[in-house]
Parts: sequence; structure tokens; C-alpha cells
Amino acid sequence: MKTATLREVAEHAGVHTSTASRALNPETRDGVNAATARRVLASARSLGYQPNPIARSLRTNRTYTIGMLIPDLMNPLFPPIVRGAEDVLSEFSYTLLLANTDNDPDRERLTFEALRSRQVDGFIIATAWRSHPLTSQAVEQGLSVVLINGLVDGLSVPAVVADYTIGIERAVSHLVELGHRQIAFVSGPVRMSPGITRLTAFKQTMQSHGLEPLESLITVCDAWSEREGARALRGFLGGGTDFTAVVASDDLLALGCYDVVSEQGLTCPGDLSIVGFHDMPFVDKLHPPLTTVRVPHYAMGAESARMLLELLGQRPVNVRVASLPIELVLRGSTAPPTLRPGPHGAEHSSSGGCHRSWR
Amino acid sequence: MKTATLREVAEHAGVHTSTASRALNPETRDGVNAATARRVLASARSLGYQPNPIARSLRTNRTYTIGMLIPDLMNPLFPPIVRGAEDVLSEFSYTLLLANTDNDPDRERLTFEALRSRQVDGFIIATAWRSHPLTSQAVEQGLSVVLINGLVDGLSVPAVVADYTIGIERAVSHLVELGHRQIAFVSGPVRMSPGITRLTAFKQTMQSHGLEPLESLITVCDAWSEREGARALRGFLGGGTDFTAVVASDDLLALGCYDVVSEQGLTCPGDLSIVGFHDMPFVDKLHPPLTTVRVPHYAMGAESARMLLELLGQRPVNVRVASLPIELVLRGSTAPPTLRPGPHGAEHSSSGGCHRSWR
DNA sequence: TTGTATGCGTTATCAA
DNA sequence: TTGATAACGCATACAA
Repeated sequence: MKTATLREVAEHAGVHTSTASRALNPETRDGVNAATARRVLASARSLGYQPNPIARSLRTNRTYTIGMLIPDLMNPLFPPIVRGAEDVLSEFSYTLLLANTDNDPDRERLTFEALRSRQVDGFIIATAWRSHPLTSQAVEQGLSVVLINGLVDGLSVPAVVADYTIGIERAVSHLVELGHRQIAFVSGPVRMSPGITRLTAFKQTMQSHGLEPLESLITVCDAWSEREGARALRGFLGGGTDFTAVVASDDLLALGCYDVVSEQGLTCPGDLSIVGFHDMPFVDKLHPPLTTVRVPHYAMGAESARMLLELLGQRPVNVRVASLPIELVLRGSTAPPTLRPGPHGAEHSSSGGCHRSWR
Repeated sequence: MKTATLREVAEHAGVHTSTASRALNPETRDGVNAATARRVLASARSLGYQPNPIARSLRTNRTYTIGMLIPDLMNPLFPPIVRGAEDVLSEFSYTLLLANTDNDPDRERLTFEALRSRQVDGFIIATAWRSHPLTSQAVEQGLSVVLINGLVDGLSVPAVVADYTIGIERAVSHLVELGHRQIAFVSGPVRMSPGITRLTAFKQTMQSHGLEPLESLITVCDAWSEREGARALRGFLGGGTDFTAVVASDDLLALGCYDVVSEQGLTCPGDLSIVGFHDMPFVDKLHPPLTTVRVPHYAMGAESARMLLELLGQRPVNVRVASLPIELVLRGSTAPPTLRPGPHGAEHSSSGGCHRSWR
């Protein structure tokens, strides 16, 4: 089932392949007699001509394909990102080559080279390492790269992120407004861009409310996983420092906290308010529904593709970082702290809202 | 940043390009002097030679790319399927081209043609329509296609599915063992292969237990969505036929049932047992945790890729349908029917376990 | 405005 | 065992 070739179209129209080529290509069509152009187009249609992108690519060094590197499609973060990118890419007749890296440097390198050797026109990279030689080298070599979900330290490269800082700000402020003063933070890995950004934002927001972010109420996790989230909360509960609320840097971390809450016979939000981050699918179905920061993943994916396409365009474009708006989604996992009779009792005292009963 | 070409390698090694090509290609390497071969390989390595797949494809008509058509990556079903496929494809140096179709025939056709014109070596198609001209034509034209998640009526084509029938059997039998007799079924679209398969399995299993599948307790939904699931359950509740349990053909449908349960002030599993299908991520976190049929999506994706690769291999292979094992995951949404005092009261009577109180 | 000629980087056929 | 040559399908510099 071979499709017609340019030559066949040309013969059918009674012109030479070069003329046919020009007529078929909108860019060069005006250099050809309108009548012949019409004739060629008619022939092409009648023969069901489809240009062979392989041959074209060999000639033009453009494949109209984009390589996308993500850690793991099975992390609920990524499907909407990928889908957003694919939607705009396909709109512009680009095709997406997708590869998972599991955040494993070797696998990253391998898949990157595989895509590169396939002559993809550009890359969308979703591995959010702050230090990422792969990206640095790619940029150095003049490859077109757009980062999504994070930045690389010290590297000027187009990127799409969300207003993570504002997200954390909203989360913390919400808790403070509810009356919480002792707020714990479950941080994602600080070697990853969103991890450090959110941790920093947490500390700053606390201070801007006149609250001290206590080291004993901050745990930096090794991964964005439920297990790590659970570990963090267990640590807080056994750590001897009172707290009435937890901000998690990610919904999976928050889910881990949920597990510990029921494991320890506590209640949320009665004993402990919890805020997540990302608004993953179905966290509104949890018990209680998770208050969380909604990140516009689909829009981010779409924007990253638009940015890359722009980068690939003729005219030079200045590097920029798009930061998409974010919102706090109020649900059932946050409430005012319960004032239980404690040794001091005052809401603002260091052990106010003392919940040590669940230790 | 151009990579070295074959010609450069040949010159460096002091041989002709054709010799270099032969030396580099394991298939043809034995047709070349061992010493020269070594010399060529050394040159290639020292120049960092990477074959240009575009040029190779133009010549060989093989791209080592696979096109994958899925309805929507944002449906939690598909990420593991895609990931499974990508993992084995990349293992064999194939690259995945991914496209979403939204089950829209026009978009399907467009993306299919786009991938085809890119000369993908084969297709993995995850749109489970029972009647699918696209697939039929592709097969007719001799394209390599593997279906995943469904079959096309009357078409002999390799496919990977799971034992959906057994899954439904287990679900229904589980409910029957718990004592349920009036069991409703929320069916997916019957124009889709998994939809009709599960509906048929439900009816058969009911009959095998000596129970009559009542039309008034079966609703065929238009989509695998929460909204449709909710609509179905509302219909049952307002339909005048008693029932104590619901089997949903999909977890999203089951989620819709959950919504109606709380909307109507009912309890699950107290008033109503619910079984889902698929074991989507996080349904174990629902309240109550969803009893559901676990479908091995990742393994299915991986198997579909293996099958396609085999199909692409040299020796002809007979069409087959791989049906992967499935299991029922018992969680909190199923329990024995509550025996409330009803007009008849007998457990096995037609209105036994009458729960009309929630009408 | 159209045709000629050439090359993109490979592989495959044929001779030597 | 190796080299010369053509061809895959298209785009483009140049000539007409």
C-alpha cells in the first residue's frame, strides 16, 4: 500500500517534479503559474498524494516531531501535561515522541540520545532536576529545549512552571486565617526545582505572618511518594513539637499523611488540617476531600508546546519563563484548629491547640 | 551540532561507504574482513558516529517507530497501558508516537493518517469500538496492527485484552456469596467491545447462579464517566425494583454511584454494595475503599508491544488474542445485604433485603 | 515561470 | 571481500 510519490503527481499533471514540489508547497506556490498550480493540486488530490515526511526530513533537516522526556507517565501529574502538549503539537502537524526516564540518569541519557538521533526538532523536558547536565548540554549544543515544571539552576532556558510560590502562600495563609499557628511542612526533594521553590515559599510565608518555620516541623522527603509523606508525618508526631496543620508539597505526600492519620486513630481535619499540592484527579473523593493547590497541568503542557513551536519558528525569540496562575481549592481537609484544654490553653501560646493527645 | 556521517567514518577508516555500512551493520558484518570491520568500528567510535535513522528509513522503509492511538491519556486507564508499551518498545530501540483521539472518528482518522504518513512500522490501537472501519482498513491494507482493550467484530486481528468475563463473574459471585440476590448492573457503552463483553458476562453469571438479570436493573451508559454512572444509579433508585448491590462496568461509573449514594443520604456498603472495574489508582483511598476488579493495564500495554514487535519480525506469526488474568480485589464497598424488616422478610424472597427505605 | 541537476545519508545490487 | 553505482522521495540552487 504505497502512497503516490511526488514524481507520479508531476507526471500526472504533466510537469516536472520540481514544479510539482513548488506548487504543493504553500511557501513556494506563488513562484508558479496559478493554472499549473491548480492542475498539480488536482493531480495530487486525485492520486491521494501524501508527501513522504522521511524524504522531506532528510532534505530539510526538520522532522516535525518533538521529543518529550517525562519521569513516569504513571505519576498522575504527567498525563495532563502530555495531553496538553500533544493537543497543540498535533494542531500544528507535529508528532509527539514520548519517553519515560524514571528520573534515572542513565535511562535519561539513553532516551535523550535515541530521540535526538531521530532528529526531533525540539525537546520538552519534564524532569525537574535543579542540576541537569543533559539539559545544559542540549542547550549548549543549540538544541531547542523547553522545560516544564521546573528550572535548571544557572541556566537560561525557556520554561513553563506554575506560580508555586503563590500556591504555597495561599495554602499557608488559609491555614493561618483558620487560626493555625504551628504548621508543619512536608517538602519534596530539594534537588528538584519545585521542591526547593515550595520549601522556600513556605518559610517565607510563615515569616511574613510572623511565624517561625521550625526545623522540627519540616521534613524533606526523598521522593514525591505516599510512603515518604507518611514517614514525614510520623516523624512530626513523634518529634515532640506541637502542630495543628500540615502543608504537603504534593498530593501524594498528603495521601501519605492521610494514611498516618487513620493509622494513628486521628481525624482530619478535627485533629489535624492537611493541605496538598497539585489537585490530582479524585482527591476530591477522598475522606475528607483534600484541600489542595490546583496546578494547571494541561495548560502548562499546552503552553510548553506553544513555546517550543515559537522557538522553532523563523524569528528569534527571547528566552522566557511562563508562570501560570494557580489557585487554592478549599475542601474538607482543613478547618480551624480544635482548642483542647492544654497546659497553657491560649490559642497563641507555643502549645496552644495542643494535640499531643494523639501522640 | 552535526553527528559524523557514514561517509566520514568510511574515509577515516580508509574504506568505501558501502564497506563501512556493511561493517557497521551486524546483519551484514560477516561479509566483510574481520580486520577492516574492526577498523571501521574503531573509526565510528572515535568519530562518535550515530547512524541517521531518517536516511536509513528512506532506504529501508522501516522507521523503528510505533504509532499508538488512545482515546484520552487523561483517562486513568491509559497511562499504565502506554507506559507498559513504551517500556518494551524502548527496550527494543523502538520509539513511541502517541496520539489522542477522544474517540472522535474524524480526529481518529486524521491522527491515524498522520502517523501512517510518518511511516510508523505498526500501530497499537486502544479505541475499543466494536465496529471500527479505521482498523479494518488498516488490516486490509496489510498494516501491522495490534488492538488493546477490545476486539473489532468480525475482524481477525491480534489483540490484548483481559479476562473481562471472568472479572465480572468474580464480582457477581462475590456478591452472591455475600447473600445478594437483586444485583443491578451499570454497563458501559455496548458499542465498545469491553462494554458488551461485560454486559454479556453479567447476564450469564446471574443466570448461572439461578438469578434473573432484570432489564430494570441494567442501564447501558453512553460513556465511561462518573456522570453516566450517577445517572444509572438514580434510575435504579427511582425505578421501583428492589436491589441491594450494584456492579459497575468501570470504576468511573462506580464513582458516579458513590456520588449518588451520598447525595441520597445512603450508605455503602450498608444500604448498597458496590463493585467497580479496573482498580484505578486511589480507589483504595475512597470512602469506603472500592471493591473492584483489577485489570493488569501495564502488563497489557507491554504485551501489546511485544505482540506487535513479533508481528513485525521476519517469520510469519499467527493471529492471536492474548487474554491476561484478572482478579477481584476485596475492599470495603461490599458487605452482606442488610436485612431490614420488609414486607416479606425472607432473605431469598423477591423483595428480601428490601431497601426501599432509601427511595 | 519552468526545467535541470544535485544532494540529503543510507542500503542494496552488481561487478570486480 | 571490496568498490562503484543507483536509488529511496523530496527540495532547492541554478539555468533556461
